[in-house]
Amino acid sequence: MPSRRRGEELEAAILEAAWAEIQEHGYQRLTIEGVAARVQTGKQVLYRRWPNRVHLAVAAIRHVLGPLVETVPDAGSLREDYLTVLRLMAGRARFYTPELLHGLLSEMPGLHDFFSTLPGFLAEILRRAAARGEITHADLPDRVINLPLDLVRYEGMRGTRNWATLAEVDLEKFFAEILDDVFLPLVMALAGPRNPEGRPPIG
Amino acid sequence: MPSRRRGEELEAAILEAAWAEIQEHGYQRLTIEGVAARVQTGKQVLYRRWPNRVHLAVAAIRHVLGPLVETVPDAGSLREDYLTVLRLMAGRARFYTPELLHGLLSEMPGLHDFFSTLPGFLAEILRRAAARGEITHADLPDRVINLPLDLVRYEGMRGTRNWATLAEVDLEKFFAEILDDVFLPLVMALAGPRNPEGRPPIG
DNA sequence: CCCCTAAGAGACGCTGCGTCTCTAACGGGG
DNA sequence: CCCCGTTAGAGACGCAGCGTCTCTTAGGGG
Repeated sequence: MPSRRRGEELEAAILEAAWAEIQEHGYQRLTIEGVAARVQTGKQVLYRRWPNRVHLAVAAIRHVLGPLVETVPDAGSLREDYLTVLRLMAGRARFYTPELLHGLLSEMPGLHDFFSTLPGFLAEILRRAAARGEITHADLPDRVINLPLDLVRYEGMRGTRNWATLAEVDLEKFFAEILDDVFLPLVMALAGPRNPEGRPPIG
Repeated sequence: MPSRRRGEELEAAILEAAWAEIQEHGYQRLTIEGVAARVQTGKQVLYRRWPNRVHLAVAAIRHVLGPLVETVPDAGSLREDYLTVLRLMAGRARFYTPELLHGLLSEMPGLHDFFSTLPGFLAEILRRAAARGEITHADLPDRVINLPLDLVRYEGMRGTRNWATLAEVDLEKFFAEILDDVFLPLVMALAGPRNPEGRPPIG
Protein backbone atom coordinates (compact mmCIF):
# COMPACT_ATOMS: atom_id res chain seq x y z
CA MET A 1 0.00 0.00 0.00
CA PRO A 2 2.44 2.70 1.05
CA SER A 3 4.86 3.70 -1.67
CA ARG A 4 8.08 4.40 0.17
CA ARG A 5 10.07 7.52 -0.58
CA ARG A 6 13.82 7.23 -1.13
CA GLY A 7 16.94 9.35 -1.64
CA GLU A 8 16.35 12.83 -3.04
CA GLU A 9 12.62 12.73 -2.67
CA LEU A 10 12.69 11.64 0.96
CA GLU A 11 15.43 14.08 1.84
CA ALA A 12 13.57 16.99 0.31
CA ALA A 13 10.40 16.05 2.16
CA ILE A 14 12.30 15.95 5.46
CA LEU A 15 14.03 19.29 4.91
CA GLU A 16 10.80 20.98 3.95
CA ALA A 17 9.10 19.56 7.01
CA ALA A 18 11.94 20.75 9.22
CA TRP A 19 11.68 24.20 7.72
CA ALA A 20 7.93 24.23 8.26
CA GLU A 21 8.43 23.28 11.90
CA ILE A 22 10.91 26.10 12.36
CA GLN A 23 8.52 28.60 10.86
CA GLU A 24 5.55 27.36 12.84
CA HIS A 25 7.11 26.84 16.25
CA GLY A 26 10.50 28.53 16.11
CA TYR A 27 13.90 26.95 16.36
CA GLN A 28 13.73 26.43 20.11
CA ARG A 29 10.89 24.01 19.67
CA LEU A 30 12.26 22.27 16.60
CA THR A 31 12.47 18.63 17.52
CA ILE A 32 13.71 15.56 15.69
CA GLU A 33 10.67 13.63 16.83
CA GLY A 34 8.38 16.38 15.61
CA VAL A 35 9.95 16.42 12.16
CA ALA A 36 9.92 12.62 11.91
CA ALA A 37 6.25 12.58 12.84
CA ARG A 38 5.46 15.31 10.33
CA VAL A 39 7.10 13.48 7.44
CA GLN A 40 5.79 10.18 8.74
CA THR A 41 9.08 8.42 8.95
CA GLY A 42 11.31 6.95 11.62
CA LYS A 43 13.79 9.00 13.63
CA GLN A 44 16.57 6.76 12.44
CA VAL A 45 16.05 8.06 8.92
CA LEU A 46 16.90 11.54 10.18
CA TYR A 47 19.77 10.47 12.41
CA ARG A 48 21.24 8.56 9.48
CA ARG A 49 21.63 11.89 7.66
CA TRP A 50 22.25 14.57 10.27
CA PRO A 51 23.82 14.17 13.70
CA ASN A 52 21.54 16.65 15.50
CA ARG A 53 19.03 19.42 15.12
CA VAL A 54 21.53 22.16 14.30
CA HIS A 55 22.79 20.28 11.28
CA LEU A 56 19.26 19.44 10.26
CA ALA A 57 18.24 23.07 10.58
CA VAL A 58 21.22 24.29 8.59
CA ALA A 59 20.50 21.75 5.87
CA ALA A 60 16.87 22.84 5.83
CA ILE A 61 17.85 26.48 5.45
CA ARG A 62 20.27 25.72 2.65
CA HIS A 63 17.60 23.62 0.96
CA VAL A 64 14.84 26.21 0.97
CA LEU A 65 16.98 29.29 0.43
CA GLY A 66 19.19 27.76 -2.22
CA PRO A 67 22.79 28.70 -2.88
CA LEU A 68 24.22 32.09 -2.08
CA VAL A 69 24.48 34.80 -4.64
CA GLU A 70 27.67 34.68 -6.65
CA THR A 71 28.00 37.94 -8.45
CA VAL A 72 26.47 41.38 -8.26
CA PRO A 73 25.56 43.08 -11.51
CA ASP A 74 26.97 46.54 -12.06
CA ALA A 75 24.26 48.99 -10.98
CA GLY A 76 26.25 52.03 -12.01
CA SER A 77 27.57 53.42 -8.73
CA LEU A 78 29.18 52.34 -5.49
CA ARG A 79 26.07 53.24 -3.57
CA GLU A 80 23.73 51.35 -5.87
CA ASP A 81 25.98 48.31 -5.94
CA TYR A 82 26.11 48.11 -2.16
CA LEU A 83 22.38 48.73 -2.03
CA THR A 84 21.89 45.72 -4.28
CA VAL A 85 23.90 43.59 -1.91
CA LEU A 86 22.01 44.84 1.13
CA ARG A 87 18.69 44.14 -0.57
CA LEU A 88 19.80 40.65 -1.44
CA MET A 89 20.85 40.06 2.14
CA ALA A 90 17.56 41.38 3.45
CA GLY A 91 15.74 39.12 1.05
CA ARG A 92 17.39 36.10 2.59
CA ALA A 93 17.44 37.57 6.07
CA ARG A 94 13.68 37.82 5.85
CA PHE A 95 13.71 34.19 6.91
CA TYR A 96 16.22 34.48 9.71
CA THR A 97 14.54 35.49 12.92
CA PRO A 98 16.84 36.52 15.76
CA GLU A 99 15.54 33.51 17.62
CA LEU A 100 16.69 31.22 14.83
CA LEU A 101 20.06 32.90 14.46
CA HIS A 102 20.89 32.92 18.14
CA GLY A 103 19.62 29.40 18.51
CA LEU A 104 21.83 28.07 15.75
CA LEU A 105 24.85 30.04 16.85
CA SER A 106 24.55 29.05 20.48
CA GLU A 107 24.64 25.40 19.55
CA MET A 108 27.26 25.66 16.83
CA PRO A 109 29.52 28.65 17.26
CA GLY A 110 31.61 27.89 14.19
CA LEU A 111 28.53 28.43 12.11
CA HIS A 112 28.95 32.17 12.14
CA ASP A 113 31.26 31.82 9.20
CA PHE A 114 28.42 30.55 7.05
CA PHE A 115 26.61 33.83 7.47
CA SER A 116 29.78 35.82 7.20
CA THR A 117 31.37 37.48 4.34
CA LEU A 118 31.75 36.58 0.80
CA PRO A 119 34.60 38.95 0.24
CA GLY A 120 34.77 38.21 -3.49
CA PHE A 121 32.10 40.42 -4.84
CA LEU A 122 32.58 43.24 -2.38
CA ALA A 123 36.14 43.60 -3.57
CA GLU A 124 34.80 43.54 -7.13
CA ILE A 125 32.33 46.31 -6.32
CA LEU A 126 35.09 48.40 -4.86
CA ARG A 127 37.25 47.81 -7.90
CA ARG A 128 34.46 48.96 -10.19
CA ALA A 129 34.02 52.12 -8.11
CA ALA A 130 37.73 52.82 -8.42
CA ALA A 131 37.56 52.24 -12.16
CA ARG A 132 34.70 54.73 -12.42
CA GLY A 133 36.74 57.27 -10.50
CA GLU A 134 34.33 57.38 -7.58
CA ILE A 135 37.15 56.45 -5.28
CA THR A 136 40.88 56.64 -5.73
CA HIS A 137 41.71 53.08 -4.75
CA ALA A 138 39.95 49.90 -3.71
CA ASP A 139 42.21 48.50 -1.04
CA LEU A 140 40.32 49.66 2.02
CA PRO A 141 40.57 47.85 5.36
CA ASP A 142 38.45 44.70 5.49
CA ARG A 143 36.57 46.09 8.43
CA VAL A 144 35.48 49.03 6.32
CA ILE A 145 34.55 46.95 3.29
CA ASN A 146 32.40 44.66 5.35
CA LEU A 147 30.93 47.35 7.54
CA PRO A 148 27.51 47.62 5.87
CA LEU A 149 26.99 43.86 5.88
CA ASP A 150 28.16 43.56 9.48
CA LEU A 151 25.70 46.23 10.51
CA VAL A 152 22.87 44.48 8.70
CA ARG A 153 23.78 41.19 10.34
CA TYR A 154 24.07 42.80 13.73
CA GLU A 155 20.69 44.44 13.26
CA GLY A 156 19.25 41.07 12.33
CA MET A 157 20.24 39.74 15.71
CA ARG A 158 18.80 42.58 17.73
CA GLY A 159 15.70 42.46 19.81
CA THR A 160 12.63 40.56 18.82
CA ARG A 161 12.62 42.23 15.47
CA ASN A 162 12.47 40.24 12.31
CA TRP A 163 13.25 41.44 8.84
CA ALA A 164 9.98 39.93 7.69
CA THR A 165 8.05 42.35 9.87
CA LEU A 166 9.76 45.43 8.47
CA ALA A 167 7.92 47.24 5.74
CA GLU A 168 9.71 47.87 2.47
CA VAL A 169 9.95 51.53 3.42
CA ASP A 170 11.67 50.99 6.77
CA LEU A 171 14.08 48.64 5.17
CA GLU A 172 15.07 51.22 2.59
CA LYS A 173 15.39 53.83 5.31
CA PHE A 174 17.65 51.54 7.27
CA PHE A 175 19.82 50.89 4.25
CA ALA A 176 20.02 54.60 3.47
CA GLU A 177 21.08 55.24 7.05
CA ILE A 178 23.87 52.70 6.83
CA LEU A 179 25.12 53.86 3.47
CA ASP A 180 24.64 57.61 3.69
CA ASP A 181 25.34 58.21 7.38
CA VAL A 182 28.09 55.71 7.82
CA PHE A 183 29.59 53.85 4.91
CA LEU A 184 29.86 56.38 2.12
CA PRO A 185 31.14 59.24 4.28
CA LEU A 186 33.71 56.86 5.66
CA VAL A 187 34.81 55.56 2.26
CA MET A 188 35.03 59.09 0.95
CA ALA A 189 37.11 60.11 3.94
CA LEU A 190 39.47 57.21 3.32
CA ALA A 191 39.57 57.16 -0.47
CA GLY A 192 37.52 60.03 -1.79
CA PRO A 193 38.81 61.84 -4.90
CA ARG A 194 39.30 65.01 -2.83
CA ASN A 195 41.61 63.14 -0.55
CA PRO A 196 43.83 61.28 -2.97
CA GLU A 197 46.46 60.14 -0.48
CA GLY A 198 43.87 57.91 1.08
CA ARG A 199 44.40 59.26 4.56
CA PRO A 200 41.74 60.50 6.88
CA PRO A 201 41.49 64.29 6.68
CA ILE A 202 42.43 64.54 10.35
CA GLY A 203 45.42 62.77 11.81
CA MET B 1 23.21 19.61 62.38
CA PRO B 2 22.92 21.49 59.12
CA SER B 3 22.61 25.24 59.63
CA ARG B 4 20.17 26.32 56.99
CA ARG B 5 20.93 29.32 54.81
CA ARG B 6 18.24 31.94 54.22
CA GLY B 7 17.55 35.08 52.21
CA GLU B 8 20.60 36.98 51.01
CA GLU B 9 23.07 34.34 51.97
CA LEU B 10 21.22 31.54 50.22
CA GLU B 11 20.55 33.64 47.15
CA ALA B 12 24.19 34.60 46.81
CA ALA B 13 25.26 30.98 47.15
CA ILE B 14 22.83 29.96 44.41
CA LEU B 15 23.92 32.70 42.02
CA GLU B 16 27.57 31.95 42.53
CA ALA B 17 26.93 28.28 41.91
CA ALA B 18 24.99 29.07 38.75
CA TRP B 19 27.83 31.24 37.53
CA ALA B 20 30.34 28.50 38.29
CA GLU B 21 28.26 26.01 36.34
CA ILE B 22 28.16 28.36 33.36
CA GLN B 23 31.90 28.81 33.45
CA GLU B 24 32.61 25.12 33.83
CA HIS B 25 30.12 23.63 31.41
CA GLY B 26 28.84 26.54 29.34
CA TYR B 27 25.35 27.93 29.17
CA GLN B 28 23.99 25.10 27.06
CA ARG B 29 24.61 22.67 29.85
CA LEU B 30 23.48 24.92 32.65
CA THR B 31 20.72 23.02 34.38
CA ILE B 32 18.46 23.85 37.30
CA GLU B 33 19.03 20.43 38.75
CA GLY B 34 22.77 20.84 38.44
CA VAL B 35 22.75 24.15 40.27
CA ALA B 36 20.43 22.84 42.98
CA ALA B 37 22.71 19.86 43.50
CA ARG B 38 25.79 22.09 43.62
CA VAL B 39 24.35 24.37 46.30
CA GLN B 40 22.78 21.37 48.02
CA THR B 41 19.27 22.64 48.05
CA GLY B 42 15.92 21.73 46.55
CA LYS B 43 14.85 22.73 43.05
CA GLN B 44 11.82 24.45 44.49
CA VAL B 45 14.12 26.95 46.18
CA LEU B 46 15.33 28.01 42.74
CA TYR B 47 11.94 27.96 41.07
CA ARG B 48 10.57 30.11 43.90
CA ARG B 49 12.98 32.85 42.80
CA TRP B 50 13.44 32.54 39.04
CA PRO B 51 11.01 31.10 36.49
CA ASN B 52 13.65 29.40 34.32
CA ARG B 53 17.31 29.13 33.50
CA VAL B 54 17.55 32.33 31.45
CA HIS B 55 16.38 34.43 34.37
CA LEU B 56 18.65 32.54 36.70
CA ALA B 57 21.60 33.07 34.37
CA VAL B 58 20.89 36.77 33.98
CA ALA B 59 20.60 37.15 37.75
CA ALA B 60 23.87 35.29 38.16
CA ILE B 61 25.61 37.57 35.67
CA ARG B 62 24.29 40.69 37.34
CA HIS B 63 25.35 39.30 40.68
CA VAL B 64 28.95 38.54 39.79
CA LEU B 65 29.57 41.45 37.43
CA GLY B 66 27.86 44.08 39.54
CA PRO B 67 26.17 47.22 38.21
CA LEU B 68 27.10 48.90 34.95
CA VAL B 69 29.45 51.82 34.75
CA GLU B 70 27.75 55.17 35.11
CA THR B 71 30.14 57.85 33.99
CA VAL B 72 33.34 58.05 32.00
CA PRO B 73 36.08 60.33 33.30
CA ASP B 74 37.46 62.88 30.87
CA ALA B 75 40.59 61.33 29.36
CA GLY B 76 41.48 64.41 27.35
CA SER B 77 40.40 63.53 23.80
CA LEU B 78 37.56 61.96 21.86
CA ARG B 79 39.73 59.00 20.98
CA GLU B 80 40.89 58.38 24.55
CA ASP B 81 37.38 58.73 25.93
CA TYR B 82 35.99 56.19 23.51
CA LEU B 83 38.96 53.96 24.18
CA THR B 84 38.10 54.07 27.87
CA VAL B 85 34.58 52.95 27.10
CA LEU B 86 35.76 50.15 24.85
CA ARG B 87 38.18 48.93 27.49
CA LEU B 88 35.45 48.94 30.10
CA MET B 89 33.21 46.96 27.77
CA ALA B 90 35.94 44.46 27.04
CA GLY B 91 36.52 44.09 30.76
CA ARG B 92 32.95 42.95 31.26
CA ALA B 93 32.75 41.18 27.91
CA ARG B 94 35.66 39.04 29.07
CA PHE B 95 32.98 36.96 30.78
CA TYR B 96 30.55 36.76 27.92
CA THR B 97 31.39 33.92 25.59
CA PRO B 98 29.54 33.88 22.28
CA GLU B 99 27.97 30.65 23.45
CA LEU B 100 26.56 32.37 26.52
CA LEU B 101 25.38 35.41 24.60
CA HIS B 102 23.65 33.47 21.85
CA GLY B 103 22.21 31.06 24.37
CA LEU B 104 20.64 33.81 26.43
CA LEU B 105 19.42 35.75 23.44
CA SER B 106 17.87 32.75 21.75
CA GLU B 107 15.77 32.05 24.80
CA MET B 108 14.95 35.64 25.67
CA PRO B 109 15.11 37.94 22.67
CA GLY B 110 14.10 41.04 24.61
CA LEU B 111 17.29 40.68 26.58
CA HIS B 112 19.37 42.33 23.90
CA ASP B 113 18.43 45.68 25.41
CA PHE B 114 20.31 44.81 28.57
CA PHE B 115 23.53 44.66 26.63
CA SER B 116 22.65 47.59 24.48
CA THR B 117 23.49 51.17 24.75
CA LEU B 118 23.75 53.50 27.58
CA PRO B 119 23.46 56.57 25.41
CA GLY B 120 24.00 58.95 28.33
CA PHE B 121 27.72 58.98 28.58
CA LEU B 122 28.42 58.65 24.88
CA ALA B 123 26.51 61.88 24.29
CA GLU B 124 28.52 63.40 27.12
CA ILE B 125 31.77 62.30 25.50
CA LEU B 126 30.71 63.85 22.21
CA ARG B 127 29.77 67.07 23.97
CA ARG B 128 33.18 67.27 25.59
CA ALA B 129 34.83 66.75 22.21
CA ALA B 130 32.79 69.57 20.75
CA ALA B 131 33.70 71.82 23.69
CA ARG B 132 37.37 71.06 23.09
CA GLY B 133 36.96 71.99 19.43
CA GLU B 134 37.83 68.51 18.19
CA ILE B 135 34.52 68.40 16.37
CA THR B 136 32.16 71.14 15.35
CA HIS B 137 28.98 69.71 16.86
CA ALA B 138 27.87 66.73 18.91
CA ASP B 139 24.56 65.82 17.37
CA LEU B 140 25.67 62.97 15.16
CA PRO B 141 23.31 60.18 14.08
CA ASP B 142 22.74 57.60 16.83
CA ARG B 143 24.04 54.93 14.53
CA VAL B 144 27.34 56.75 14.26
CA ILE B 145 27.63 57.46 17.99
CA ASN B 146 27.02 53.83 18.87
CA LEU B 147 29.08 52.41 16.04
CA PRO B 148 32.18 51.46 18.05
CA LEU B 149 30.15 49.75 20.76
CA ASP B 150 28.01 47.95 18.21
CA LEU B 151 31.11 46.66 16.49
CA VAL B 152 32.55 45.44 19.77
CA ARG B 153 29.29 43.69 20.63
CA TYR B 154 29.06 42.18 17.17
CA GLU B 155 32.63 40.96 17.45
CA GLY B 156 31.79 39.43 20.79
CA MET B 157 29.19 37.27 19.10
CA ARG B 158 31.37 36.08 16.30
CA GLY B 159 32.89 32.68 15.93
CA THR B 160 34.15 30.66 18.82
CA ARG B 161 36.24 33.55 19.95
CA ASN B 162 36.05 34.80 23.47
CA TRP B 163 37.35 38.11 24.75
CA ALA B 164 39.05 36.23 27.53
CA THR B 165 41.28 34.44 25.06
CA LEU B 166 42.49 37.63 23.40
CA ALA B 167 45.77 38.96 24.59
CA GLU B 168 45.92 42.53 25.79
CA VAL B 169 47.81 43.41 22.62
CA ASP B 170 45.22 42.03 20.19
CA LEU B 171 42.50 43.77 22.08
CA GLU B 172 44.24 47.10 21.75
CA LYS B 173 44.85 46.43 18.07
CA PHE B 174 41.17 45.69 17.58
CA PHE B 175 40.17 48.88 19.37
CA ALA B 176 42.64 50.90 17.31
CA GLU B 177 41.18 49.38 14.15
CA ILE B 178 37.67 50.36 15.13
CA LEU B 179 38.59 53.85 16.18
CA ASP B 180 41.26 54.78 13.65
CA ASP B 181 39.99 52.96 10.57
CA VAL B 182 36.31 53.50 11.08
CA PHE B 183 34.98 55.72 13.79
CA LEU B 184 37.29 58.71 13.86
CA PRO B 185 37.55 59.12 10.08
CA LEU B 186 33.77 58.96 9.94
CA VAL B 187 33.24 61.46 12.73
CA MET B 188 35.74 63.80 11.13
CA ALA B 189 33.99 63.46 7.80
CA LEU B 190 30.67 64.33 9.41
CA ALA B 191 31.75 66.93 11.93
CA GLY B 192 35.45 67.58 11.54
CA PRO B 193 36.66 71.13 11.90
CA ARG B 194 37.63 71.20 8.20
CA ASN B 195 34.10 70.38 7.23
CA PRO B 196 32.05 72.73 9.37
CA GLU B 197 28.71 72.22 7.65
CA GLY B 198 28.68 68.71 8.94
CA ARG B 199 28.10 67.18 5.54
CA PRO B 200 30.04 64.39 3.97
CA PRO B 201 32.65 65.76 1.57
CA ILE B 202 31.03 63.91 -1.31
CA GLY B 203 27.37 63.63 -2.17
C1' DC C 1 12.98 -12.57 -9.91
C1' DC C 2 15.64 -12.35 -5.93
C1' DC C 3 18.14 -10.17 -2.31
C1' DC C 4 20.08 -6.63 0.24
C1' DT C 5 19.74 -2.03 1.51
C1' DA C 6 17.25 1.26 3.78
C1' DA C 7 12.36 3.05 5.07
C1' DG C 8 8.87 3.17 8.45
C1' DA C 9 7.65 2.29 13.05
C1' DG C 10 8.20 2.29 17.70
C1' DA C 11 10.37 0.42 22.24
C1' DC C 12 13.99 1.58 25.44
C1' DG C 13 16.67 3.99 29.06
C1' DC C 14 18.15 8.43 30.17
C1' DT C 15 18.32 13.31 31.36
C1' DG C 16 16.15 17.40 32.74
C1' DC C 17 11.95 19.87 33.23
C1' DG C 18 8.43 21.87 36.34
C1' DT C 19 5.07 20.53 40.01
C1' DC C 20 4.08 18.60 44.27
C1' DT C 21 4.56 16.79 48.89
C1' DC C 22 6.82 16.10 53.15
C1' DT C 23 9.73 17.10 57.27
C1' DA C 24 12.16 19.96 60.11
C1' DA C 25 15.08 24.20 60.95
C1' DC C 26 14.87 28.88 61.78
C1' DG C 27 13.60 33.28 63.52
C1' DG C 28 10.07 36.87 64.63
C1' DG C 29 6.21 37.96 67.74
C1' DG C 30 4.51 37.34 71.94
C1' DC D 1 12.14 31.80 76.06
C1' DC D 2 8.92 29.29 73.55
C1' DC D 3 5.79 28.62 69.81
C1' DC D 4 4.20 28.85 65.20
C1' DG D 5 4.40 30.10 60.50
C1' DT D 6 7.47 30.32 56.87
C1' DT D 7 10.49 28.16 53.85
C1' DA D 8 14.83 25.28 53.22
C1' DG D 9 16.23 20.83 51.88
C1' DA D 10 15.14 16.61 49.77
C1' DG D 11 13.23 13.85 46.54
C1' DA D 12 9.12 11.55 43.99
C1' DC D 13 6.30 12.18 39.96
C1' DG D 14 4.79 12.46 35.11
C1' DC D 15 6.25 14.34 30.91
C1' DA D 16 8.98 15.54 26.69
C1' DG D 17 12.64 14.62 23.79
C1' DC D 18 17.03 12.60 23.12
C1' DG D 19 19.83 9.07 20.76
C1' DT D 20 20.21 3.96 20.22
C1' DC D 21 18.27 -0.27 19.11
C1' DT D 22 15.41 -3.75 16.91
C1' DC D 23 12.07 -5.46 13.73
C1' DT D 24 9.45 -5.93 9.50
C1' DT D 25 8.93 -5.13 4.75
C1' DA D 26 9.16 -2.20 0.27
C1' DG D 27 11.46 -1.78 -3.84
C1' DG D 28 15.40 -1.10 -6.87
C1' DG D 29 19.81 -3.00 -8.82
C1' DG D 30 21.80 -6.94 -10.68
